[in-house]
Amino acid sequence: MGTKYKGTKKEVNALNSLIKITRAADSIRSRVQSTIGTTEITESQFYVLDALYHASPLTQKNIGEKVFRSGGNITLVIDNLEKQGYVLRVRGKEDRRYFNIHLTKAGRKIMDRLFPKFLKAVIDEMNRLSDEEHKELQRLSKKIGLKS
Amino acid sequence: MGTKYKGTKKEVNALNSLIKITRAADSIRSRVQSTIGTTEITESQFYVLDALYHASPLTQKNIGEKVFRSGGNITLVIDNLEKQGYVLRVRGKEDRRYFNIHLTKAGRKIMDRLFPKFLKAVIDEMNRLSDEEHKELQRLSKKIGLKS
DNA sequence: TGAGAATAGCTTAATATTAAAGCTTCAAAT
DNA sequence: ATTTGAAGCTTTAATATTAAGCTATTCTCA
Repeated sequence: MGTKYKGTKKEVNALNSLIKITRAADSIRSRVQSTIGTTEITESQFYVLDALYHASPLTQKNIGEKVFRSGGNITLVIDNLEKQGYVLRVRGKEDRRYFNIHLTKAGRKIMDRLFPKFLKAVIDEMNRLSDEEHKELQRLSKKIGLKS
Repeated sequence: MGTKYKGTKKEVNALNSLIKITRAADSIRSRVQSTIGTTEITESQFYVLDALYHASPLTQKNIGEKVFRSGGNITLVIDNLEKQGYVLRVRGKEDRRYFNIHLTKAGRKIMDRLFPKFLKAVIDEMNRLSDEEHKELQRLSKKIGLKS
């Protein structure tokens, strides 16, 4: 693993750090996903339901900000979740531009089943780090993640 | 930023580290992409060309392993790159199951133009870390990225 | 040598993803 | 009150992405 690019230390460090953090995030996500091991909902749908599971209702705009996806994408994912009966669109009373997206009973039920699996899988993946290492990883992630 | 989940320190640490590393990787990728600012090729296409730029030819399987994408996906991305004239499929002489994917002159030319932009953008993003911090970030990424 | 397993790549069906353009609703300003 | 602009959501067109099943080729080994 790591870039084959031959350059200065600064260049090689930048490329390697980016590659490694990207691959770490990708491989954990993929292993967590396969541990949950369900074909009932997709990964995108899970993360939207997860947002609603911890705070419902939310507007589609809210959800998009939480899961870092475009508005058009959220429209589609909510469409698919609504078809399956996991969420409900309720038009805002005060401001009719909004939809308030509510988790239905079925939505809560599937998350009651899937979230503990998800949490366990994440812990199993991240348990390799000590408290100190978690703190440092979060600090470094924040440092590079911030807008210039 | 960070999870709203109320749990043990272990649980909160695991979720927060995963969220933060994922968002850091996502936001850097997205800022780098917008800095390159081209509509000539997509991000996926760029990463495939990048692999070939530093080692050509490669088989589709090789490329898939480098960019962590499925075989079916590589087939499509190579199709689109081939249509644009940036790569060429050459059937293997010894083993006719393979395609050797070659970067064309046009492919090399566009990467000669885009790669320096990409490199500069990545350095600008990652420059915030000291050499020590790079080393630590890479160590931690590797630690959590490894298969159990 | 011939059958069966393994490997590389392709196809299909479904969802995801974005940017850009469009629609509706609300707010602000004159 | 009317216009103007902004905000939230939808639609469209294009590419991406995966899993699963498919074909062609090569390898294994009895």
